[in-house]
This record gives sequence, C-alpha cells and structure tokens, in this order.
Amino acid sequence: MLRSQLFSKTRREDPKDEQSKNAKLLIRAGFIHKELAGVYSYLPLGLRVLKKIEDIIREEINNIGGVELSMTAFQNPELWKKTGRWDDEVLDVWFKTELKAGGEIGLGTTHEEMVANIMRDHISSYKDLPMSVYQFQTKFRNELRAKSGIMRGREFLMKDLYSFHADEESLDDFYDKAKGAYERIYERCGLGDLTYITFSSGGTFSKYSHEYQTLSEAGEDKIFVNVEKKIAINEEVLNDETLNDLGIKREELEEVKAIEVGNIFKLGTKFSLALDLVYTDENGEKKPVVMGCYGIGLGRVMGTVAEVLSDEKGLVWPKEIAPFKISLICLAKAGTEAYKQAEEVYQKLTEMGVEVLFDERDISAGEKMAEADLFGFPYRAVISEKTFSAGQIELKGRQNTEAEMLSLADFYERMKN
RNA sequence: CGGGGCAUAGUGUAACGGUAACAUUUACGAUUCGGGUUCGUAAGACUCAGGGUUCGAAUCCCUGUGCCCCGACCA
Repeated sequence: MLRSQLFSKTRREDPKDEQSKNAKLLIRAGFIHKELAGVYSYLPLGLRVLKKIEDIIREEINNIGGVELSMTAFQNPELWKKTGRWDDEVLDVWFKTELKAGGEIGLGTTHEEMVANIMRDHISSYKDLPMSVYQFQTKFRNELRAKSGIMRGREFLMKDLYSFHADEESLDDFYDKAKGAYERIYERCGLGDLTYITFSSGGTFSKYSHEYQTLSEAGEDKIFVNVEKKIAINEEVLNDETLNDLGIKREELEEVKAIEVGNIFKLGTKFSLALDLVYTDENGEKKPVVMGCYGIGLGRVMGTVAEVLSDEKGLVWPKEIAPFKISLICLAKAGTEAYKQAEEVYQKLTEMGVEVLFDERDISAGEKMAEADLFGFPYRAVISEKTFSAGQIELKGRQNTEAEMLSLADFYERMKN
C-alpha cells in the first residue's frame, strides 16, 4: 500500500484521555479511534492486526476440529431465563433494550445459551458427538468501568468456541487439544514467552478452569507463577489444596500481575440440562450433552501485544500479526533514478506477496523514520541517493539498532521468508 | 456502584475574576534533503452543557454530561 493512500495520521503527543500504554500508542499511531469509554473503532492498520490474529486463531481452531459459524448478537430473553442469567443480579453486564413491537431483547455477552439451543436441532444421537463450533463475534458488555484501552471494552471481538460431548472423557480429550491450540495461538501472536496457563476456579462441574495469563504490569489479575514449570495459579484458588494438586510449594511461586488473554472452561451439563440439550446413547437412553467453552478476546490480545512488546519509540509487532511486514522509505526526490528504483522495489515486493507500506511522500527523512518506528512493522528498508549510488538497499529490523546494507538480490531473498 | 481527578483551536498545554496565549497541526512561500529541518505569512476557539454570583467569569458556586484513575465487579 502507498502511504499516501493510507488516510490515517500519526500524532506526536499522547491523547489526553488515555492512560494505558496500549491505547496511547495505538491512537498515536492511528490504529484505532476512540468513540466512547471502552468503545473503539479500528482503523486500517489496527484492523489488519485484528484480522491477522483472527486468521491465526481460525487456523489453529480448525486444526483441532472446530467448525465456524456465526450467531446473532441479539439474544432471546426466554433462553436466558431458563438458565437464570437474564437477571441483572446474576449477569450484571447486560445491554438490554425494548423492542418497538413490545418485549425485550439483549445484546450478547457470551453465547452458551444460544449455541446450546441451536444444537438442540442438530444433536440427537451419540453419533453426532463429539463436535465443536466457534465464531468470531462482537460481544457487548455493559461494564461498570471500562478501562485499560482496548483491553476491557464494552464492545469487543471475541472468538468463542463451544464443544459438545457424550461424556466427560471425550470433553477431557478435546480440552487438552484446546490447550495445545491456545499455546500455539499465543506463541504465534508473539506472547508465548510471557503467557502462562493459569489454574482458576472451575465452577460446579470441574475443579479448575484455565486462563491464559500474559505477564504485564498493566494486567488486572494477580497470579502466582512458577517460571520453571511454566504454570501459574490465580489468586482466587491459591490454597493448600491447589498447591497439593499441582505439586507445587508456595515458596516456588512468585506473585505478579497479568492480563487474561483467554480462558477455557468445562461447562459440563449445566447448560444442556437447563436448555434440554440431550442425545440418545448406544442403549437408547437420553443423556445430557457435556459441554466445554473456550474464549479469546482478539482486541485484548492486540492490546496486550502493544503493552508488552512496544518500546520507547513505538509499537513492535511480531511477524505474524504485523499490519505490514515492512516499511519501505524513499528519501530521494520524485523523478530521480533512486526514486524510480524505490518504485520498482515496491512493485517487486508486492508481486512477491510481501506486505509493504511504501512511504513515497515528500516529507522529511526524520518524519518518515519516526513514523516507521511508531508503526512498528518488523522491517524498515530505506532507499536514498546514498544507497542507490552504492548499488544497495538498507534494511533494519525494528528491534535492531544497526541497519545493514544489502544488494537488491540479497534483500529480496531476505524478504522471501 | 463508592471514592478521587480532569474538561480551553484537529492534537497537547498556558492564561491573578479584567483583550483567550504557546507548541504542534493545516494552507501558502522559501530553506533543507538520512531522525518529526529551519524561517516567514495565514487559518484554526460561543473555553463540555445548563443555570447562578459579579460592572466583568475559561477562572468562583450549583446541576448535568463526558473522560481518566483507585476500589468493587468481571458470567
């Protein structure tokens, strides 16, 4: 893409109405636009990141057998009354509104009720199980206090996966697969090293649920980590029993703050009993379907990456989720041979399928450099009179301090992977 | 929902109760051409909304709204 086609502008100064690092940087870099507290629009660069995170998740969830669908945001109160969760006392983040024709409707905060109800039409036999479905869908939560930029919004995109099983063993099996998928997802999003599977409270059906927690001072959760074993325990279940279950001593744990970037939960038969989601087993007996649910907030993942990987110059995106792979900066005047070369390089990279943002504007070098740093794509290439006359091109990794001079052939080679 | 803070050009900040200023931004003209270059000219504000006090309010008081932070909450 040509920089001049990308309408978004960068700012020198932090927005006054944001405190969190992720929001400051993402707004300054023109990735997002704030509408209200906890409500953000995604501009082209931010959308690209979000889409890439979505692609990664889709790929990994497909790999464990998830099948994508899309449910509505509008929720039928009758369904929620069956599980007791229509009540604001039970679920306090509802957005509810009146229908003009009469009656009430809610905006979805999560979709257990809806998905279980849909599956009543499609699950009738043990032969239909196990199976799992997921969606990327906008959730609405009327948070008493939105905060931390895009990490705790009132409207946000979430991947929610639900699995359906004949028995607990089958659920356990899928649950483990989900763990594997989640690990790969965070790894690919660049959060692998800092993200810990964390034991959390499990509800009535299972002793524990699991959260994926990324270590960060910006986090809202307090967890206790064991770095060597790469696991952690949420504050809420830190007790002798848990320590015993995990074979960990209290002294081996370190208290840190973390951001919950995902969670997986065994629901058991809680929803299937309430909503009458049953199947017939081999013996002709009706049994409730055993369920699991697995969520990831995409905006929160994006915000977390902005929080933990950025530096004083700006954002730093891991390869797989960067909006562009490379900033191509031309410092030569339009019409010069060097400028023509830059155009050719842009053309060639595009043909190669390399995502490149070509800054061809007639502005100062410093401005282009500063902006490239703020954007935080993995690479920055510079073409100038200097590099042109040397028959080379300058390449620098976002996190490297030194740039290197390469021949065009070597440069293209490097861009291939 | 309890507590605290803030609200002034597009953005970020000034202004004792007395003519709303500076930087940035934008436009134009020079200058420069490898780190937000430099200089000039111009544009840009009913000071969040509503009420009150006062000769006079961005400034003081009340109400509301919005935003930020701490806490609570987080299915």
